[in-house]
Amino acid sequence: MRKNQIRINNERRILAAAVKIFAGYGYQGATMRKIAEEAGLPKANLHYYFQTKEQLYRQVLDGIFKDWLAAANTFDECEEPVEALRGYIETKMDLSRKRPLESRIWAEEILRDAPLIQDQLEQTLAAWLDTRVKRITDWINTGTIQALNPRILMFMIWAVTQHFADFESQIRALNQQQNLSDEQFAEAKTQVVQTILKGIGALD
Amino acid sequence: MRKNQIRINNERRILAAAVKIFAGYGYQGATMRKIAEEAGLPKANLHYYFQTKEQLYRQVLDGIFKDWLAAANTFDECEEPVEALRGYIETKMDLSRKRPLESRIWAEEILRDAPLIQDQLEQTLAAWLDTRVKRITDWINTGTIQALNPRILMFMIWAVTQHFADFESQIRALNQQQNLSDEQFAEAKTQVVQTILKGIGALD
DNA sequence: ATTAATCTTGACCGTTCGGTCAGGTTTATT
DNA sequence: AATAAACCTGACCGAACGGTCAAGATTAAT
Repeated sequence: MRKNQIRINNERRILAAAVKIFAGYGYQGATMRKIAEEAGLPKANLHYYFQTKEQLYRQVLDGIFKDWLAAANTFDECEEPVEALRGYIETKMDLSRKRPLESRIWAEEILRDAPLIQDQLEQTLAAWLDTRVKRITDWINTGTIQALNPRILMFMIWAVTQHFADFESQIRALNQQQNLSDEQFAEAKTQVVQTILKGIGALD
Repeated sequence: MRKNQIRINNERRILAAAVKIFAGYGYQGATMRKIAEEAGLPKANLHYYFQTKEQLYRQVLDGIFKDWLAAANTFDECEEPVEALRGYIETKMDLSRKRPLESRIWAEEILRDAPLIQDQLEQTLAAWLDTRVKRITDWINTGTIQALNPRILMFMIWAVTQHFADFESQIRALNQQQNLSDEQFAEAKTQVVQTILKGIGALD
């Protein structure tokens, strides 16, 4: 039962517009009118493809969650902690650089107590985290990195990498009203990797 | 021209209610009705003390900014990098633990591009950061810590410490639906301090 | 005790919100 | 060519929003 091309196109246009507007105004601040205007469609047309604002928002969140998990798989590609963590941190930094809107929508949802994604957090994300915690625990047991709480390490990585997307406007205000240049961002990426890896005793 | 006691009391009650509601629902999601209900006052009474929702919100932000800067002065109390940074990180962690609502309001304001506090960021906060960058640069020049970009170090500290307030609901979902206990939070505090200090070459 | 200033409040207003719907248009199927 | 299915949209709806206001109640000043 494949979808019509018209439906595919319009759903994509609406979702792209919704990401922009939800990221820029938050769930409550975003209006179906703004999203319709951004998408170049009449408001009633949005309700033809997505019955309610909440359903549209849920689909946006679903897409973000899939990206999140996909990027997260970088973690598994390497055996050694240095390369596994470096790859994961760099992937998360790149995601913050290239898709800051999605990161902000996610952050706002968590800020508002995650009313719509709590199930996914408690199940899918918790399971994902558990398996990575086990890998980090192995590294600790073999003495490759120093003893620490793996969960707190992951929270730190998430916090730092997503900060560059979520707090972009603050960083800009503290950088002569200029967004970080590619060079500045590359420097940040390197420093974040170095500080965390060295901080857990995986370097030097 | 001192204020009447009635005014003092009611303004405090309204501001306390506003912090709760703005933190829980965001600026757009918060309504004067909800704040009035939380404060136990008729809505019209709020408008007697604060003409508009935006003015009330501005006063909430002003209070948060003052706390932010006050905590930040911990940074200056010690000469050596280890104790200065340890004190600052611990103070910021304590602030996230004790006043998470304020941190969330701040985070949401930044997420929404800081429409109301851009001036404060560009002036007061930028100036505060500049002087601390100079101190860190001195430490680097005397070889007390390794060479790095001081601004990025500060961003990392802010990101990690505020994460424990802003992403509390995510941390809870990944901790068997329980907020971090005092013991768990103390462990996180220690690990954050250790990882960052070691990561910049100030320990070991 | 009287007056002035401050405080309180239910009722109300214009605007905007998410959402609906009838009826027309376009596209796909036979 | 005819029918059905899918798509489109201006006009409209009730609800909730921020904010106003006039009239009464309370407190402070004299």
